[in-house]
Amino acid sequence: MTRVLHDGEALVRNASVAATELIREAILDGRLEPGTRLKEEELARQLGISRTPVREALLMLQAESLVVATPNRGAMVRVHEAEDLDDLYQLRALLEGHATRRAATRISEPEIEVLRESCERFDALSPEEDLRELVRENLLFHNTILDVAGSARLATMVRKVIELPLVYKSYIWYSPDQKRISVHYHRQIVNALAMRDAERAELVMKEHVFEARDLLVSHVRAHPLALEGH
Amino acid sequence: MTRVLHDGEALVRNASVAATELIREAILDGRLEPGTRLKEEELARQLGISRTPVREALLMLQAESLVVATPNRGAMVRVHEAEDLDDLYQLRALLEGHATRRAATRISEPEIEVLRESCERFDALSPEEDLRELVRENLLFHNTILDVAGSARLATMVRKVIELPLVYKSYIWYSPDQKRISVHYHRQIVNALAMRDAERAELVMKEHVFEARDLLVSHVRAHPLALEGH
DNA sequence: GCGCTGCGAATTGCATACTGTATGTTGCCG
DNA sequence: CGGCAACATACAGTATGCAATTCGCAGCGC
Repeated sequence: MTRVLHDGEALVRNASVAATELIREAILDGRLEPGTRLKEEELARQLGISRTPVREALLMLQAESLVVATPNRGAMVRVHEAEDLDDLYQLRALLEGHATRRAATRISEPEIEVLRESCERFDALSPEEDLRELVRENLLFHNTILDVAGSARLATMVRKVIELPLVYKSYIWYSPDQKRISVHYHRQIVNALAMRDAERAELVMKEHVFEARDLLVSHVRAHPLALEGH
Repeated sequence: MTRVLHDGEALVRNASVAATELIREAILDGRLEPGTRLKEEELARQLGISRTPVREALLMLQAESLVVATPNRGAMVRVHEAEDLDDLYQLRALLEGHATRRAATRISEPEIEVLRESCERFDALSPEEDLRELVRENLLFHNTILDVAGSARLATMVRKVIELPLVYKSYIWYSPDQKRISVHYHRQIVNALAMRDAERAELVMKEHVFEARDLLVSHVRAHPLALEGH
């Protein structure tokens, strides 16, 4: 039994939310692969807490649909089929496109500047060395737009929808070529926002999302079970 | 302390999900008004179970954003501001419009028939006597379209977004005049779907949702705190 | 009279013990 | 040798007790 969760004094505040965060992280960066069974007692031991907060954490993650559970048989890390992902990205395109459209009519000059700077940093990062940073910077870009869109509900929904596919190895997206393309789209989006061209901002964002989907879906179709844990 | 939940042998299966359903229902039909504090022990007593499954139920409802909780201070039924609701309905219009568009390209003849029948039943109901039935029939109509749209994720999202405002008294929507208008929109939507006119189906659905929003928001603005429990 | 402090009740957070259910295994009978 | 049934085990579901936190209130000093 390999120990995927390091326990300890990370559990300062609230045991259940801390557990939620730790497990979520472990899932998102692949230490807990799709299909892994999540046994309450084992997790509790590893985190140095009792089963109660672990159960609560698993419930939250279930609500986020990062894990699935069947009655009396426990939880496991959710496995996503290609169709699932396709579905998911269509939703994301719809929602994030809409958010971008809203952002275009609300964005301020300083916010535009923030986005431009994000583009520069993104551009400067190297896919080989700074993969994690690349993912982070990308999230920052998208989150900024969500904030500008000014709808809390929309933002949380999109964030949930963005989060899920991060289960999959991020190097899929960021081959040097892909990175260049992403940078390009980010810049085009910022330009459209700067011109307050809502229509076009939405359009480019949607295409950006669709291309991410294409990459991911084709990768999953090519390596269907490379994600299962054996 | 009035007893808003009737306990009993309804709790056959799984205490936590049963509790979730009972509490959700109580919130949705107003037995638990927005702002009510939800004390674990009290709910547990009323449902004849222990605090543990109640806690889990409250967590689920929190994920559905029917209740909000602050650490160490417990949960309460969520209060929605007018802006909140506005926001919510914009999302619903976007999502349900999209679902309707998808439905237009996928719907089969029997499904069209189901929708037409729903319209007839809806038309036949009286707002004064069969308010509950009216709400039910309306949900059936919308849910059918969601099913036809063929995206599980989209469907569950929309259902969550539809559910929330049901907290508010349904008679708002179904004055005799409003009912007539709703019937009209339902019929127009079915017609558009029958003609596989995706554009128009989406359009009408959106307008239908927007009008529901207008009614609700103006009502809430007019009676802002009529919902608080004092 | 006003505010600050400390105590106590109420209630949530967490741990642990017990109960119920599902599944895999063994041994018996056909 | 195969199938079925009783048992054993592992784990999820539930109850309960104790610890920790919050908040109201009283009493005290200023």
